[in-house]
Amino acid sequence: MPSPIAPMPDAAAPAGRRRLAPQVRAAQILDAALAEFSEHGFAATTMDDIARHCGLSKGGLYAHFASKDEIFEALLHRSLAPPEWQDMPAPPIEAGTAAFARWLVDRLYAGLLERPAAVVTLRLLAAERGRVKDLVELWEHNVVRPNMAMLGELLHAHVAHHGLASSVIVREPWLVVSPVMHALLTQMILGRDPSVGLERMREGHVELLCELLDPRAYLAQAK
Amino acid sequence: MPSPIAPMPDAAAPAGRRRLAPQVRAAQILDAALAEFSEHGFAATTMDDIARHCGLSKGGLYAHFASKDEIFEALLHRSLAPPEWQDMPAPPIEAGTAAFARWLVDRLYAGLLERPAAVVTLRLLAAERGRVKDLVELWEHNVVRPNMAMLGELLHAHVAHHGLASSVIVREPWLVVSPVMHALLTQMILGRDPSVGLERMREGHVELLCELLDPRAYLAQAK
Amino acid sequence: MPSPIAPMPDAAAPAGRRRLAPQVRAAQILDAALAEFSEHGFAATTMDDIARHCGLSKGGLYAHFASKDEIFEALLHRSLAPPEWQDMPAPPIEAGTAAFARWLVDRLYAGLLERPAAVVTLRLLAAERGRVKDLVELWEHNVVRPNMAMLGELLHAHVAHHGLASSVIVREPWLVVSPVMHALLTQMILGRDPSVGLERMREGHVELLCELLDPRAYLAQAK
Amino acid sequence: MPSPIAPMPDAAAPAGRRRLAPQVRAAQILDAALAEFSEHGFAATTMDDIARHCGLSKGGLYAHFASKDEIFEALLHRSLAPPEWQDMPAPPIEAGTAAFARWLVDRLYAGLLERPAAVVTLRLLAAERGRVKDLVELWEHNVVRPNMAMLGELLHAHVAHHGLASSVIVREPWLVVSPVMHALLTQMILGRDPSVGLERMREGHVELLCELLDPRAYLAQAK
DNA sequence: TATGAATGAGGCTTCATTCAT
DNA sequence: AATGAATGAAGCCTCATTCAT
Repeated sequence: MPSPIAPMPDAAAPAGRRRLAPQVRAAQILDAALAEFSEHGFAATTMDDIARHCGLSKGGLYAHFASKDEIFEALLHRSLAPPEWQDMPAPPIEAGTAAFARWLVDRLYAGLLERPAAVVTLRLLAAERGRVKDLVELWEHNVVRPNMAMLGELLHAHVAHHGLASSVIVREPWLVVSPVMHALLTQMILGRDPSVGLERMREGHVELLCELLDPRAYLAQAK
Repeated sequence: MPSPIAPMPDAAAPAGRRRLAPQVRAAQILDAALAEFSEHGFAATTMDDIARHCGLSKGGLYAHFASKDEIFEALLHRSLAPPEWQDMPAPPIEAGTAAFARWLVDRLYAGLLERPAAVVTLRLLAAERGRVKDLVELWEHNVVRPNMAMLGELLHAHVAHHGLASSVIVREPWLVVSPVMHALLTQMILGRDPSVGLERMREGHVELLCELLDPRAYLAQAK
Repeated sequence: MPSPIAPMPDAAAPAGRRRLAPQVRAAQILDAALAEFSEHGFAATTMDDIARHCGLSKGGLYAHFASKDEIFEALLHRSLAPPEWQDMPAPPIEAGTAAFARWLVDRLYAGLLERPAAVVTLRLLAAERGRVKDLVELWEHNVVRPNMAMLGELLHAHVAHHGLASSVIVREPWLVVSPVMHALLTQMILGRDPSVGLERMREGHVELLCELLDPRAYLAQAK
Repeated sequence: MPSPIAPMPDAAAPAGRRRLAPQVRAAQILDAALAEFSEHGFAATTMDDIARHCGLSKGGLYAHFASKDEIFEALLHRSLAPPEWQDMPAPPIEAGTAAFARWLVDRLYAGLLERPAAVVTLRLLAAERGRVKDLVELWEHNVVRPNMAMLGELLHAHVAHHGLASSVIVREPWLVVSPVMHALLTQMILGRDPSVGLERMREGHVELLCELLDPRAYLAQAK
């Protein structure tokens, strides 16, 4: 009988061997599935691939998931969980436009481009859209739209607080995200960073926001 | 009992029947393959699906393509052929910034969002990237980059011709394309137009370019 | 309606059912393959034939062999293993020529003609030579030639021990084997014993050797 | 309308091109079929292989043979036609045993080993025995046995004419053929001459016959 | 829980044969 | 006579899933 104190899941076990705690095993399986699905796609990934990837036998998977489809759905449920937009640094509302723009871009990069699972999951969603239409709609409605609305509010607050002219990006905050989406799409298709270079894209992105949020400052400096 | 009148050979047979010219048949097969691949993905599409879709027997496909992979490659070769950036209306260099911006956005939408094959092909590229890495690299190098360079020149010409302040988008013309990429990615994943609506995205995109290319005019109007 | 008495687990199941030890199953498969290949040839034998022959499903074969070709090679490896020339009765070096000749012929018949697998394997080798050239060369070098050399030594020992005139068959021991090869070839092509009859061929073979090894005795007796 | 004088079939046409005389084409097809069948076996040879080998298209074959099986049967009918044992040099009945033995061996080699089609046909017979049992039986009865009987008569005549002791090979003339069968079998399986070398086998064969037909002379010489 | 032999459905590909040209 | 696109029936092999161990 195990101690009432949960035994530490021992996340750093040398290699997943026999009889791990079910949650640990399940997580390992999902990790393996994400890697394999994103490498070969859902249909071209075999249960053996996944099993081998996490040091299990084919049959062993069925002790944790009832089918390949179930693995896929569990995987997306985990990957599409709303990001922790909360535990990010507070928006520097007092700071200048440049700092605000950089903060915004940093948030977007941290949440979308610097998490490898993000590109991989997006590729999966694109490839297997037919298989998970409902889940995607749910995600769009519960995660994507609220985040976009929140972004709009942030922009509005900044503009109002600093008495700036209201740019189109305040009404259409998705425009703020577009450059990151562009980078994501490129990575999805090229499988590598865009030729321009992520760092340069990031700087361009910041500059873009500055020009849009405070064109007067930009014109003054450009003189 | 057949009519004594010999039945007319039925010159207008309902569908392409036996013994079409090879190029015609091959094109039909690629059309069918594009439709099926984009609906189910490469691995989940069967040769039977493709054959049925173009009114051929499964084995008949092999008179034109040696394998499913070969169909896939031929399909991408055809889909990734450089677009006819040439036969588009000439850029209205004399016109104002608004007309120029609209012209740009129209071009991008016509070339990328309003051709159904474009979204479908991009989704295929993302899903089956591993299968066609080389082809994708070639396309990026021979088609994507030159187009981006050309876009940069157009922007530079406009700014120079009208004596405008040089925005970041002149140096980083990919920023001009980002909103379209954003829409593309959304379509790839949602399988439908973004919630915002394509028309509104288009207008926002035009406004964005106007603000960036001629901030003075924007500020004057916003006053 | 099942008997209330639990049906005995039927320890003597009619045929090897589920989950045999891999080596046992593999041997069964090779047995089945030998029978089927020799009946129809390699190309005309289907995996279903083999599977049915050993009470397995088609797919089950692939748990033990990766392909039809691999079954074929494993089969030949097993069939071409060097025979146990060792555990045969010792050569009667003291006995007379007649006994020696009969002993030789018995050995050859036992090793080549009275093992059904031998004819079958030879026919396979002839039919599918292109598929297994290397294996055949190895076999010729490692099995056939050493045996022929050993045969030469036996003949030499007999002749020397009994002070007989040295026949050409001492220098060319393959001549001793020729009648058996003749019978083998006939069986390979006719699929049955030669018209002359194996028993008569055997006796003729013994007589031939006697005439050659001890012509003096033969002449004396023939007088 | 062709001249009543048969146009010379032009056996040395550069390459079988369109519209040859049917018999010429048919012969070409059989030649091609023999080569391909013997290289890959019946089942593994495709109609395309045969067609390509004789410069025809797949469909073209069907203008001359109704099916693959029909080609196979026509091929064997041609290959198993009785050899021209007649037009060989007359047996040197007056000559000595050595000359007679050499003559015999020469006949056997000329008829069986030095005709490449012979080995090839035998291999086909062994491989596809099930397909042509009846034909093989007919051949054995009408060609093989009569030849063996004739061989027996030749041996008897020689022995009687020279007053030699009657060896077992007079009663069992198939023993005379065995060394050649041995060589044939080796070639069928190795696809090349035996390691011993055909020339040496031939000389051994001659010596063997001399020892058997005239042991007295052999003993005298060996003294 | 875990293993891996076994199943059975289904996919890709081949190929003898047909037939419009 | 000849061509080659087309058909349709197999055949090899894969793989999700089951189950005895």
